[in-house]
Amino acid sequence: MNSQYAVAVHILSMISTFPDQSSSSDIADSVGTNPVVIRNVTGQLRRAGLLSTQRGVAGASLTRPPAQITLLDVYRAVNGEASVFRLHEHPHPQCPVGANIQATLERRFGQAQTAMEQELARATLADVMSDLALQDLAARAG
Amino acid sequence: MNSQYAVAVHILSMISTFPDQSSSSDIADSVGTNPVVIRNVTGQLRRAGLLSTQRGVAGASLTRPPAQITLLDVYRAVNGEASVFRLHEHPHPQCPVGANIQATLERRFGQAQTAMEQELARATLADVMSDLALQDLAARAG
DNA sequence: CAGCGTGTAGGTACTTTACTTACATGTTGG
DNA sequence: CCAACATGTAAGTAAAGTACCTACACGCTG
Repeated sequence: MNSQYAVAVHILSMISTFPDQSSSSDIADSVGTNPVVIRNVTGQLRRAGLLSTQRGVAGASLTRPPAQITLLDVYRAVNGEASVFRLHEHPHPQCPVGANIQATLERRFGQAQTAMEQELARATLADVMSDLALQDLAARAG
Repeated sequence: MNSQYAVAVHILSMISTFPDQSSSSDIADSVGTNPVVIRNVTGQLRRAGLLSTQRGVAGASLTRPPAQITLLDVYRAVNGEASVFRLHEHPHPQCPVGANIQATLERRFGQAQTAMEQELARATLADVMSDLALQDLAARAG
């Protein structure tokens, strides 16, 4: 998997934290990359219906409260339905193992993927915001 | 993730199904790749203690019954402790979001990864063998 | 209308993945 | 004892994926 997912969560956190200071350039400074990278990921989040932007106007805004955006929503926005597991491509169709291994792996891997996604669905952007605040507090205290 | 994991399960299934006909070349025919690929993955499975081989001698044998080899064991053999999620690398340390996002993501992503691994731990190589047999039966009947 | 911002196409460097050849090392049967 | 064969591993190549950046069309705003 690429790091777009992590960037996407970062972007949404920035928009939540600094609603009036979240141009692609502002966010890029916080993420540590180029504004174009931000605009590309923002585009995926927009197409997934998680935020809205306006061409020519700086910033973006969430389409619903952070508590109603799960980490699975964000995951789907950047990864779609793709699996984290990959199958091998040319198993031998005349071999009892080769002929059936892909269907078997697809099912077993799918169950593992589903378990992962259910866990992602349990956490929202609001939870992440809370994590960030608590960690920031701890960092300043320590 | 690369397809080594799928290949690894395929290899172990072959050794279970054809204990006396599982040279790297035999297995490569079923997997649909080069014998060297098989020997490399077999090496990882051997270093993880899942099977044993002998230099110069064709074949391999499992070190314990299929019912005692979980899909998580196989996963660890080829992927180690690596996460399926990737973080971005240069968040801004002076930004309250950038300074804490990695620790937060590491924890949340870790929980999702753990859920996935627990699901993998619930299935064994014996279960996969059973899947293969049932599917083969269905395929021949249909 | 000048300056700035977004959306997106495109190019480049780097890394990963898959595949293959080559060969050192070890075993086995005649 | 040695020819044939198997494993273990290094090394090279091609293709795909990833990250990063430049360029520019299009839209807003003072």
